[in-house]
Amino acid sequence: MAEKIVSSRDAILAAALREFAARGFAGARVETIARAAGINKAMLFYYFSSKEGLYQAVLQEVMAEFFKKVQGLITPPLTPGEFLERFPKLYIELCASNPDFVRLVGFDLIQNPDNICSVMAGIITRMSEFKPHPLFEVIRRWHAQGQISEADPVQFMMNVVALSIFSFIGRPMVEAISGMRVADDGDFYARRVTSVVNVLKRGMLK
Amino acid sequence: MAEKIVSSRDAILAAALREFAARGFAGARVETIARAAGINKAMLFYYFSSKEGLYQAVLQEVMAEFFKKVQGLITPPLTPGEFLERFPKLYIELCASNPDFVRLVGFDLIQNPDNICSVMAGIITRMSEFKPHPLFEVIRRWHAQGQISEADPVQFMMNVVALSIFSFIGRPMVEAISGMRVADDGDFYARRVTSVVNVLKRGMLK
Amino acid sequence: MAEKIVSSRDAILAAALREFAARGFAGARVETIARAAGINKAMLFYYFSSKEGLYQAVLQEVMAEFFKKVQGLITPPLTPGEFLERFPKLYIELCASNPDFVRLVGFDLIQNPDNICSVMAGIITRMSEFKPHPLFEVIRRWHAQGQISEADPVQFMMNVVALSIFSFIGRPMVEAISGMRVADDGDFYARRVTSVVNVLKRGMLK
Amino acid sequence: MAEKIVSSRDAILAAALREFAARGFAGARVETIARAAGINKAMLFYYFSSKEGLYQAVLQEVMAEFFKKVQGLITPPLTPGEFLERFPKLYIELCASNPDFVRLVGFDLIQNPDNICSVMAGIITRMSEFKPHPLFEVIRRWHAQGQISEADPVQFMMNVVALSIFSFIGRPMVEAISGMRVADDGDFYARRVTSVVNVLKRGMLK
DNA sequence: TATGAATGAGAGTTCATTCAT
DNA sequence: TATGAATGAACTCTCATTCAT
Repeated sequence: MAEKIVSSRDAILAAALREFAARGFAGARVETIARAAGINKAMLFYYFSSKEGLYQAVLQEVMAEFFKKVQGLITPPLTPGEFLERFPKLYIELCASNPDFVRLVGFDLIQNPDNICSVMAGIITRMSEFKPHPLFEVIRRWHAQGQISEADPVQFMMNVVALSIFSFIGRPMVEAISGMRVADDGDFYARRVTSVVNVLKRGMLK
Repeated sequence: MAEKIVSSRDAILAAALREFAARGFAGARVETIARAAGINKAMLFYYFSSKEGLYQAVLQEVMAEFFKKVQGLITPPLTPGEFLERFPKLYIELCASNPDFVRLVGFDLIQNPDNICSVMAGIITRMSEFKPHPLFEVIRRWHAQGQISEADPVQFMMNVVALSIFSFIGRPMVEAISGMRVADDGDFYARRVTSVVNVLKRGMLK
Repeated sequence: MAEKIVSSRDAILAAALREFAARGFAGARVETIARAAGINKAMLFYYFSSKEGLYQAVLQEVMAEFFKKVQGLITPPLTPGEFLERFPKLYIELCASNPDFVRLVGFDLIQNPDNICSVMAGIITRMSEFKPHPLFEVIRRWHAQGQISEADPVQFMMNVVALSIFSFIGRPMVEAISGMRVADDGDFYARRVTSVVNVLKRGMLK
Repeated sequence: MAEKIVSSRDAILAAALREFAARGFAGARVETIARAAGINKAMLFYYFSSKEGLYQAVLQEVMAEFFKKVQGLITPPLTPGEFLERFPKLYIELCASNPDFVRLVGFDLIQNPDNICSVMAGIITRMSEFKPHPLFEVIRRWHAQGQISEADPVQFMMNVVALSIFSFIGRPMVEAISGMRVADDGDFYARRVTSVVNVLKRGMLK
């Protein structure tokens, strides 16, 4: 029919992402996913064979899409200054527009880091353009050339990612401490980008 | 009895923290908690009346203890330089020695931020010495006096907390990207403290 | 098509026999049968309209073939000695080369004897040459003429069939009791025939 | 309460035997067993942890009881004549009064002989008085002393057991062939014992 | 304060069967 | 004659919670 744009399979994946992101793996209900996808519960098992299988499929899909978006960033030769400007911006905007992605990955990161690690590793291996080592090599070179102060690429990236991602998970915490509500609108994220870029550039560039 | 060092109640709380931290609220099993605490499942309901009640009790206890440890930091008059040195150190060390705490709070932050917010707010209100506003007032003053570059105390704290906490949740992610395993031993956390303090001081102090 | 040697229908029947014999009616899976037959599940219903229908078709086919093979035995005028020699031999050899048949019938015999009875009765009625009564009449005559000691033809046949068929179902039991494995090869069945024929002739002939 | 004679556990076992014997493992319904036992479905899993576990427990119990009853037979020093008289009688009477036992074991014998074998072997090992080898040793001695004609104790026992047990499983088959209904009452079994003992003694004693 | 037994509601999963093509 | 997708009913199993003692 004309109004059925997406396949059942895709509808299930979309509904599952929402449910898993909202309640975690254990808290998610297969029944709820099926209803939200507008299909019979059994179809879900027909396509994904188990709740766990569906979960992994969602994770896979969502991570692959994410990496596809991030990969362009690192390909061209960059100065560390450019990198520290573009990465947080992209990262924060990506997360801001995909809250379900952030939550899903957050859950998994806490609960079974090994799993998400291997999923990511798998995706990275499959993306020939995005080899992990190049990036870390580049960072090392930056340091060797005296462009950045941090010698260890792992610490370097941790600083970058931490500042970029924290707003999405830790915001409530800072809200509680400060006693003030912070709207998670575009405005907030714009200010967040500014602050992060500023700290990173002043803090890590030589 | 004399040979029973911890009360059943405390044993339950301890076991519950482990279980909730490991599997989240929905994934945790009351049965497992009871067995780990060495008591009968019914006792758990006798003391805490429901799984939810037990969960809140654990959260309460664990957060209160955490804040008690953090509060000392801010009481004395500090320079921003001192603050940016001491806070990440304490924070990272605290988290490193209480992984269950980090995971529990992480879960809750993702799943129902409102809940953990109100728990934290409650604790803070009860701790007369640790009023949130003082800290934020202090930060504002630091900026007014030209000591730090970040005008917004929320952004300021987000930067601090983000860099401090990320190692615990995001580490696997950076591992996957970099393709290198990072041991989470004392050594690693020492290096992490150094890097974070360095970035924060260079990035935010004027 | 030319390359398709067996019709779908026959492929289904063959696969179904294997599956029903291996797992019984309730344990058999329509899906498994279809896959084994190399056809789509829906085809199975197209041909046999239900799992039950397929089961009955298999039973029918398999029993009909069996009786066809047995019937020759009784047609010619026989002495009881000849009968007691030939019947067990044929029976045991038939069962040894059709293990699925034995299991299928065994299941049905235990679970709904009425069903298999009526199937057999139906087949027998349709085979004009193999009227049951003749055989029983013959046995009665043997007794009347003082050739066999057993007066009741039912008991007579029970003894014959029991000794012939038991090896196939009860063998594991005797193995367990005796603690020794008995290979179910041609050799074993040859020895079994000898023993059975011996017992029957000595035990029932006058 | 006074009217509750049996424990839930025993009630479940009894109901399960009936259901498994009637429909086989795959056809049996946990729900049905629970209802018949007058307990909640969940209790069944509380005691036996799975349908499979319950099945094995039933098998175990039923087989152990059976062997307990049979074991007395072989302990005293017997002549083969005595053995061939008493064993079929006991065996047939036992089976006649425990039809569920026969069906259950029959199913298992057909479906997974290995399982029932190991169950039986386990029971036999646990019954120090009933070592399998003694019986087979005795049979061998009988032959050595010229008392029986069958040299192979396995064949000997197969003949004995086959004739004893067949009435219970194969009766419908003979009924179908003969076209006559055979009542499975005490009378029938008495006649069956007579016939079997007669065949065995004439057929195997020297 | 403590326990083993019990329960109801629902969870994930399976399966024979049907529909649209 | 053939198929992939779809379905509803039922199935095994789980789990928070309560009861009797």
